[in-house]
Amino acid sequence: MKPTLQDVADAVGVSRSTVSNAYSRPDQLSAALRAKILDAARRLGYPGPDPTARSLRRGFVGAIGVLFTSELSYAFTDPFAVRFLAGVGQVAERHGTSLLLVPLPADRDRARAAVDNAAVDGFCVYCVGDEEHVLGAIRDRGLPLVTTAPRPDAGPADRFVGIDERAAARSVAAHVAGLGHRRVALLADTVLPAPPGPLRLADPGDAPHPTTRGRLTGFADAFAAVGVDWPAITVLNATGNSRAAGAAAVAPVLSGDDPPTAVLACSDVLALGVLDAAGPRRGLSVSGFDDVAEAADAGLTTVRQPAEEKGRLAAALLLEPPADPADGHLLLPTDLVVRTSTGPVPRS
Amino acid sequence: MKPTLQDVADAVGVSRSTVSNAYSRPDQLSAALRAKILDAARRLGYPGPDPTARSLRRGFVGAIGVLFTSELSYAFTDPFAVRFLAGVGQVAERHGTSLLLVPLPADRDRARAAVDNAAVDGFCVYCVGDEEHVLGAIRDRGLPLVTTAPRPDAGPADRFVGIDERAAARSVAAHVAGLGHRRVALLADTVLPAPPGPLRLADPGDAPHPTTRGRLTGFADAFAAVGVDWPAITVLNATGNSRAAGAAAVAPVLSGDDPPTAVLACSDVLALGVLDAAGPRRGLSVSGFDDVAEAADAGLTTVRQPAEEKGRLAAALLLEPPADPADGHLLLPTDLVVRTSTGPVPRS
DNA sequence: AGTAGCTTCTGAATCGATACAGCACTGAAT
DNA sequence: ATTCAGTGCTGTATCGATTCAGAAGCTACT
Repeated sequence: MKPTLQDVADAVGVSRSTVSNAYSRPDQLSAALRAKILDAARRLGYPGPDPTARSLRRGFVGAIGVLFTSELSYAFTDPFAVRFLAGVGQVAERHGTSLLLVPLPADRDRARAAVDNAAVDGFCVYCVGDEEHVLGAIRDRGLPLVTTAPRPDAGPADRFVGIDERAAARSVAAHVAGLGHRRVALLADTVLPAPPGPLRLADPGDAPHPTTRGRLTGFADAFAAVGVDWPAITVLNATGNSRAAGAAAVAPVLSGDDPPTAVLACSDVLALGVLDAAGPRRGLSVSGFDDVAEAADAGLTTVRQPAEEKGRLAAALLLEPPADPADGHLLLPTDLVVRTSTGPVPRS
Repeated sequence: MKPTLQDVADAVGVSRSTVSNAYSRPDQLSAALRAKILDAARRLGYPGPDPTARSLRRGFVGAIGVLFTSELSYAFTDPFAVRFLAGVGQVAERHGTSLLLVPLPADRDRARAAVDNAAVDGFCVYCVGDEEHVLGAIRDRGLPLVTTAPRPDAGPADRFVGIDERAAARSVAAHVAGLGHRRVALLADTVLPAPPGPLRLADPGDAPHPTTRGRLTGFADAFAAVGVDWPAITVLNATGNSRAAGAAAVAPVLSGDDPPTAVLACSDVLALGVLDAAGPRRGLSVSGFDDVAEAADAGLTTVRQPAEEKGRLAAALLLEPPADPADGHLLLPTDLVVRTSTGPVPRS
């Protein structure tokens, strides 16, 4: 077996506490003794205090959990998520804190178990939808929590960093409406659990996922302002946040008669999928959301939100909690980025 | 304070062990009693067994460490690393294992401390260079270890999954040499700790980082075969693995007289940087390494290696250790992918 | 009735460290 | 000579669970 603190203590002939101090509180013992202890430890092959035992005793772990409420590989598939994670990592690095990426099983009970078993001091949840049960599990554990969206069920201790989804969405939609588009489709990932393609949604406020709800509502606002009411707008459901899913969702309406002249997507990745599906057909205006790297290359009109900064702030909110809880809610600025994927309505 | 197992036990009037069993070994007690216990736990707000305490007692954690031997954000900046990580995540997900991303400080002592403090059952090290001290720290802890390259100092328990770097490099270089290029430059990240630009390296085998060494040697092999000896080859040093670093490293020789007709980079990201720097100037052949997504768009000739598969296998090697240690060394296939970035030598 | 065989539950030991009060000793101030 | 403050180290309690041998209770069979 690996030697423990006790073994080192015995070898040197001091108490366990003294060996512990040699590692964690060098000022508590003479340099000579400390050297002697460290030396004996090396000789015995003692690898230093066991992290688990230390955490138990100390009451904290030195790691924060990062949750993506969909399969873990989503985190690495979506460029926006990757940059968010990079931001979180930067701040964690500064604090000597590790990041625990917890894969969440789809099954709710198992997802809860995964959260319950995570040895962390707090959670940073990258919200992509319906994660109440996960947030509940975190709150039950009494751990601090940062989400990337304001939540209807936010607890008093919850902190968040996000954008004004509705206003941001309104800004692109107003741009598209301003170009004259009146026959439009909105595209989002899992508006409802339904197959890809058009979907009937009585009201944008009925979308269950807060982010999607906010964006759809913002889109609706802008079109309502130019006289296009909700029922006249097509809602497209994508089954996943990927180019392929975006393409699949939009395909049926593109090939139908009376296709929309503009598609507003709730993410760049979906929007790129629309461009893929539309192919060389010009005249279709497409907008995205987030402004990921690929958007610029594709000339995609979109709404920029600061990805890394969002991650940095989320981590900071967790690791350097604001004295005043009121400062725990951060709203980030967004910018409308107009590129070539949107243009005037083509004359029939 | 949060209630503990004991509190729940007291509330129900059973022993601590029984409550523990209710959570971890449902078959050890009657369904009725279990329900009663879980119910009381809910009422008291007991969040379930403490992960840290559980790990301590059980002797394992349920998480594996993933190390990138450079700043953590590197992991999210390099597309190849991201895909590798995604692969690791897939397998971890299957095993209900979490991923601990440990930021490694540049300072060696602090890096060692970071490794020592990580509560994990094993490490998966994404090698990008000079990480002996980190590997040493892991071995001292007696934890299983998977690297992405065979290491000169590999311990008996070390496992790895990688490619034949030298042969792979030889394949692109042979392609470039076959096109007639004789005045060539090789580009790698941190060949030596030196400023960006040309570098004197007596022999490709002198490069300290195993991966770089393997690739440079392979490049050299192919050119030696057509009569171009090592001293005639320019080695370019990049200070980082990024487009910008690649561009900066190549700039001086492009603007010099007698520029190379081909640049062979040790990563796609660097190669893309070379294309950036070369701008519209045609005639310069450029090759990369890895075949990341952007390579295809840029028409970059490169060597493909299976990124996600590498990650999956690395995780599998850690989580499902092969019975025979000899099976712990995996060599993956590579493919030469010829695109438009390489072509014949332009006539003066 | 006695005992064998189950199932269900208990108690004590254990995992490997940290925190804290307190003890012994030293040197300086009174 | 006596008190006082300051070092440097020790001993014990504690963190919150899991494990395992074995007790208790119950059925069933001879």
